[in-house]
Parts: sequence; structure tokens; C-alpha cells
Amino acid sequence: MSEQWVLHVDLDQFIAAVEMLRRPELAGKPVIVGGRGDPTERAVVSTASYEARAYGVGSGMPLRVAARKVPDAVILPVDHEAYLEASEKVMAVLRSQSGTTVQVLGWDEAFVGIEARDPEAFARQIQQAVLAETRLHCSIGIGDTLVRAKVATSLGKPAGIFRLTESNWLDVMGKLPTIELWGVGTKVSRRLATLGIKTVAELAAADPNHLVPEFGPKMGPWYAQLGRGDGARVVDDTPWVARGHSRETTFQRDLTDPSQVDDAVRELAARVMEDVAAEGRPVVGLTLKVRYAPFTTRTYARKIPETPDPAEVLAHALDLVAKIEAGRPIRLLGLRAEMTMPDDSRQGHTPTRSGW
DNA sequence: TCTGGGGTCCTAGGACCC
DNA sequence: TCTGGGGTCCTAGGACCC
Repeated sequence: MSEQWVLHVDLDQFIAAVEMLRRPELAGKPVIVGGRGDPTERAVVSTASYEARAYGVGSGMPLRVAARKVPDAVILPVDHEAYLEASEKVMAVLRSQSGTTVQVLGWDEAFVGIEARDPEAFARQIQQAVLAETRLHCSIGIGDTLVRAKVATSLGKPAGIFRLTESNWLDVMGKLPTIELWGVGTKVSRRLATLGIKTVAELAAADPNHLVPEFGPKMGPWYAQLGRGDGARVVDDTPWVARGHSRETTFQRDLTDPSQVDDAVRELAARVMEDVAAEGRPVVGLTLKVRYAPFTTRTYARKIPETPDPAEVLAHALDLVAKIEAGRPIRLLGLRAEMTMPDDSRQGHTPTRSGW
């Protein structure tokens, strides 16, 4: 009997692997990709090769710190186009396998819905096809829900396959801390601990209503469901519809001059509106994000009358700039444009937390 | 030597209306 | 003079993911 399965395909050290493909001499070396490849600049690590991770370098770490930890690391600039191109090849391979439904989650990962008697055999076939077509290795999680497939992948890394279903979920995951769950980070795991919930098993056993006072009516029950590995079982390949677009820049030297801030907003608005225009949808809201040095972040948001006109959007953006605290040095400036949804409702694929 | 850039969603609190 | 609830909209902030 064939059954429905969810596969979660995740490329191993994707960005570093792509760099090694075009520079084979890097294989086996500690490779760090981040920013413009200059460790003296304000930037963070996008990906580190397994060799670099052995020194304690991970993504999100300041590039300067990473460079200090691994003095002989090869540090490369981020090359979005190259990763996008590699990603599209991988996704094409996944779609080309017969009977697959592919839901892309990012450059280097996707859910793949299949019907199979032997999902491990199917997964091996995918790994071989991806390797043959792209020379990239991937790990695959197999699950009866999206959440279990996603979590299973990390147990199969690197280049492995792991199956998590209702029947072995608690055996495998029960004793692990809640932070191992996808969607539970440092803050939430700490708040769960104050309720006496430290492990996945404890979360799975929690009464959803007991979590509502702490996390609210949606998130409370959702965390309880996560603990059980429960959720959607069907991979949804409906095309993605973006809710908005944003651009951010971090200034290498803090900005204090208001005219410089104005110029920066003009530039960000222009770049954001390029993306918006490409979709031909109007803008309905704006958010300006400011990081005051050293590390306070404030957001200023505003609904605006629906418009597709970049000049109008810019005018509203410059209006928001007036809210910036005068005289405080600015380190990061971001601008986000929210767009209408088709039919003015949420259509297309919506991987909301509650939906998963 | 402090902390990127692109996203998503949820919650709280105030304003306002009936 | 004092003050009900319910509902919606908006803004700000938080949390998480890759």
C-alpha cells in the first residue's frame, strides 16, 4: 500500500557548498561567507563550512568575531545571484521527480509531498538526482506531518535520511529541550521553562489552555501542538504571494546628519519600489525601522492610501522620517512596504504558524 | 573589535464607534 | 457625575525563520 509522506529536503552547508563548486581548492578548508567578505566591516556570517563550524563559527555571528576565531579561514563575500541560480536548479530537480508536490521554503530547503510505499527509497532517489544534476549534497527528513519532517532532517545531517512519525516522535524527541523545536527560540523556551516545561515531552503533555495566559490564544495552543509534532500533513505548492518588501542597510559609520538620513530613505524607497513594481501591486502601508546606536531598535509604521506610485510612497516615507529622534546616531535604517493581497484577502500559499 | 538582510506572524494597548 | 461592554482599526514591539 502506498502512503502519503512529507519529505523535507535541506541542502548541506548550501552557500559554502556552492562556493566550493566554483573553487574546488576550498574543499576541506574552513570557509566563511558573509557581508562583502571583509572582516573589518560591520557584517555577519551567512554560512560557515563544517570545517569552520568546528571552531565555533555559526551563521549570525559578527564577521569580526568569526575571523578572530578562525585566523586562517577563507572569507568570501555573499553572492546572492549564484545561490539563487543553484537553488533554482535544485528545485527543478525536485519538481522533475514524478508525483512530487514541491513547496519551497528558502534557497536551500523545500517540502516535497509524495505517495510511496518506501519513502526512504524515494528519498535516496532524490538525493542521487540532486547530486547528479547539481553536485550538491542534501539531507532529507521523512514525516507524517510537515513539522515532523522538518525536525527529522536535522537528525539526518549531513547527507542522511531520518524518519519521524507519530509512533517514534516522543521516543526520539521527548527528552530534548523545547528549543530544538522549529519555531521555539531562546525567548519562548525560557518562558516555557518558567511554566515548568523544559522538554518536548513536557510540552506535548501540556494542556493547550494552560499556555494561553502566557502566550495568547493562538500561540499557546500552537506551541502545545508543536510539542506533539502535530499539524498539517499536506504539502501545498500554491505560488507564494509576498505580503510586502523591505530593504535595510547598516551604515559602516553611524549617521547623525538628517540630510544623510533623508538620502538613505530615498535610496531604500527606490529599491523597495523596484520590487513592488515588479509585482504590479499597490502599497498600503509603510514601516520605517531605525536602529539607534548602539542597539535600540524602533519601528515607525503608517497605513497609507493605496497607491502604486513610487513618488507618493517616498513622500509618506519622508513623512515618517520626522519621527526619528533628533540627534541620535543611527546605525541601521530599514524601510518596508506592505502591499495589498489579491482580492484584498490572504490568498496563495500561507505557511502561517497556526496553519502548520 | 559587538550583532546582516530578507521575510512571516502574533500580541498589546490606545483611539474610536455604537 | 460616573461609567457598561463589544467591536474594529491602527501603531509599536516581539519572536522566529532562513
